[in-house]
Amino acid sequence: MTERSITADRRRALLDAAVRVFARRGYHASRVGDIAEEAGVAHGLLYHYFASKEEVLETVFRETWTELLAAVREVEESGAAAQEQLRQVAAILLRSWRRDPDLVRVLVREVTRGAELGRRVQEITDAFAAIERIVRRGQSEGAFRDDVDAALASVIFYGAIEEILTGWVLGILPDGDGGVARAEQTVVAVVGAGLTDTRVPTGA
Amino acid sequence: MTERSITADRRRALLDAAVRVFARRGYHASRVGDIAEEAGVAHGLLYHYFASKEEVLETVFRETWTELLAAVREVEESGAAAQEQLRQVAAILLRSWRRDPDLVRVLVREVTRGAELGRRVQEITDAFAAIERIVRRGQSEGAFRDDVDAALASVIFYGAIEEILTGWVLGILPDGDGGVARAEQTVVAVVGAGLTDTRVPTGA
Amino acid sequence: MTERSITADRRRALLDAAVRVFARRGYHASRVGDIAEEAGVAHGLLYHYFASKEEVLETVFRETWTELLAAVREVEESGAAAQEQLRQVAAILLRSWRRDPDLVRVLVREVTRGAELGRRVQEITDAFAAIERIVRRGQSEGAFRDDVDAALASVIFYGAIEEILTGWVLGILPDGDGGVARAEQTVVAVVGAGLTDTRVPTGA
Amino acid sequence: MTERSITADRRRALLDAAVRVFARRGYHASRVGDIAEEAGVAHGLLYHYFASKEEVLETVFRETWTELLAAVREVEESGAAAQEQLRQVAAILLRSWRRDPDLVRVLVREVTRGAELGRRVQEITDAFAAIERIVRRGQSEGAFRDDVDAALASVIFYGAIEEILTGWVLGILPDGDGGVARAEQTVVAVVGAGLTDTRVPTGA
DNA sequence: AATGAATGAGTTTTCATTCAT
DNA sequence: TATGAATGAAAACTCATTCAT
Repeated sequence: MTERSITADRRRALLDAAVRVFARRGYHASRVGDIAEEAGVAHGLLYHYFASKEEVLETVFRETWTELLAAVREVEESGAAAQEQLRQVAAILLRSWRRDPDLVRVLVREVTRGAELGRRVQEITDAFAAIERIVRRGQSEGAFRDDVDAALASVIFYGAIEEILTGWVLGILPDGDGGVARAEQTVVAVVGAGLTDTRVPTGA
Repeated sequence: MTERSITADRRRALLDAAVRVFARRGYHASRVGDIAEEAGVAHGLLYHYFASKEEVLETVFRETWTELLAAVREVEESGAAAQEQLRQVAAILLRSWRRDPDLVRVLVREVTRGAELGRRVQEITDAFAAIERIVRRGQSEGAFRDDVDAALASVIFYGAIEEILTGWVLGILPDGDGGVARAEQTVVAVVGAGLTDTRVPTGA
Repeated sequence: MTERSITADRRRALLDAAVRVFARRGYHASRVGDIAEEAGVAHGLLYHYFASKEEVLETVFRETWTELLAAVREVEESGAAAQEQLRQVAAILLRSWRRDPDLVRVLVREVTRGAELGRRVQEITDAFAAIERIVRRGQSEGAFRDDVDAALASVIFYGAIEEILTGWVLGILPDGDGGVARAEQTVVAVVGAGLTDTRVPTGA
Repeated sequence: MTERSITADRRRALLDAAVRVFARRGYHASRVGDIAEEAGVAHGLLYHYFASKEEVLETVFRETWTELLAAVREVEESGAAAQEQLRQVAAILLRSWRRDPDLVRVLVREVTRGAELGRRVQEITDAFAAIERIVRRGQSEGAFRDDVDAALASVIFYGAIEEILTGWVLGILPDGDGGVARAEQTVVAVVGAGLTDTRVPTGA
């Protein structure tokens, strides 16, 4: 058990160190040696746990995304109103900034917008799909206007959130407690309201 | 003059080649030699026109954004309604996809690097500011609700557009003529409507 | 005793595994881990029995040559005619191919590494010396012409045999039962006859 | 022309340096940097002329064998008696030792690798074939006994020569002028005589 | 302007060997 | 004995950049 947890520790230490180093210098400028040094181990050890520097980044991405997706799915199955579900999804994504800024820094800078994308499309697509399903349900329940394409709407919603995260990463948007809360409200207010079917009261 | 235009041609050829090569392999994986080969010149020549490979990318960014910015400014000064101006800005940005997919590919994939360059590409920041001004004017004119932060709203608006472009780059969103037109309408419909002050009719 | 034989087994297993692995990938491309895996033990264990990877190869060489040399010496002391002794030496060396192709593969492919070390030269020199003594005896007994240098003759004889083995290793010479038998006959026929003093019948 | 010859010089300098370095430390122990240093150039330059360290060795092999092969072919077409042709082939191969000991050192020590390269260095195989043809012609003309396999005979002949070269490389065979001359005579005396059809006079 | 030979800093990765358990 | 996590030396190779021509 001790051995196993030491192993787990090392791997975890390497992953955490990688996030910090990637956040600080960017993936490409980060050397494997930097990660190892940050983790306090010899660089060779990294290759015990990961096949390459690339795989380290991929692992960070996959593990994080898996978690986020699980949370989003939970929201999806919560039975709440579509509008409320979108709010919760926004909260999950936006609050991750305060929880682990370095991780968001890496995600935003290297993964989502990163050049080596391509393969990771699947995970992103999954997130879009979940949001899309929420939108679609909102439409079928009459809460959302059905004259907008749900797929496009989910892309817009997600893009808005990602750009806010990017704003925080770049330091061009206030990210204090109030800033995060306001961002959350604003995304829902703007995109949510934009999706809301307002023709009903007028048509009545 | 002939010489000057030959010079201009070479520079332009290198820049165009760089866009194609960056689009194909990404900035980091692209070698200076690849760009030169694509342009049909010796790689040493690249250093007559640019100080470094990095400067080539920076130039692509700057030139593109300068152009986009000019177009956005024109819209801003057109005197049209804020809502209509946003529609036009969305049109400018989204239609660039059909005009030059490789360029958009590079812009979208390497934004992070553009971010690294930070304000070196002042033009990007300027474009943001222009959008924000439009939103702000819309608010002061009573067309847009003023309970949302204009800076946040512009980030949301821009993020929505960028994510749609990303969707096209990744091939997960339809990008035919119809696709582009619908994307344009949808962004304005959702974000525009979301920004619209709907309390007026109710309040009346 | 049980422990001792288990030890012997492990050591032997490692040695045998090394021969297979070296034969497959060559000494340099073979990793210590490959050998251990082939032997079914942890790679650390190899260092209980051998000081280094190099020593493993050396041991394979030494053990094999010790055995071959003993066989050659036995022939040497058999009292048979020189010509017949050469035939038997050829048989010993050539038949080793069918007995253990992997071993011959390693011996043939890595001999030159012996040169790098210089130490292994001794064993080869010993083999040459034995053959040389047989030739010399043949000469003094009048069976072999004495106008050829015995040392050179032994090198020629051995070189012929080694090249045949090489031919089999490379797959450019037939190595079925018949092939081996024919090779044996041919070496003796050619080199043996070449050494034979044919002046006697003419001189008579 | 100047440029071309400078280029040629650099390439040649690298190749010559490689032979010296490989001869001194062996292929594997030689670092690319050693070769470059020996040639007096930066190591990066080696990669302008060769794709890899391996290709350098391959080139040494190929160029040498191309030359040797040409010489052997000339002998083959000389019209001389088969026996005499073998003598000349032996002379060509054995005299290369005095001409360029380092080159022979490399050729002999790294044969294995040459073998690994297998048919990539087609020239080696071709040289073998040439010897075989000489033997076969000797047989059809009645000069050589036809009860030995020509392919085997050529292997034996070549093996004898290679082992003599090895003897010189290892320093266990005298390699003065006299040594080389005697080696030449002895190979022909032994293998040549061994191939000679001596049954004719008896059969008469 | 144009070329491409030449440079050399820089980095990932491999893998033999060690050693705590 | 036996394991395999941990170490770190070592080296090939890349490629942006320079510069003589």
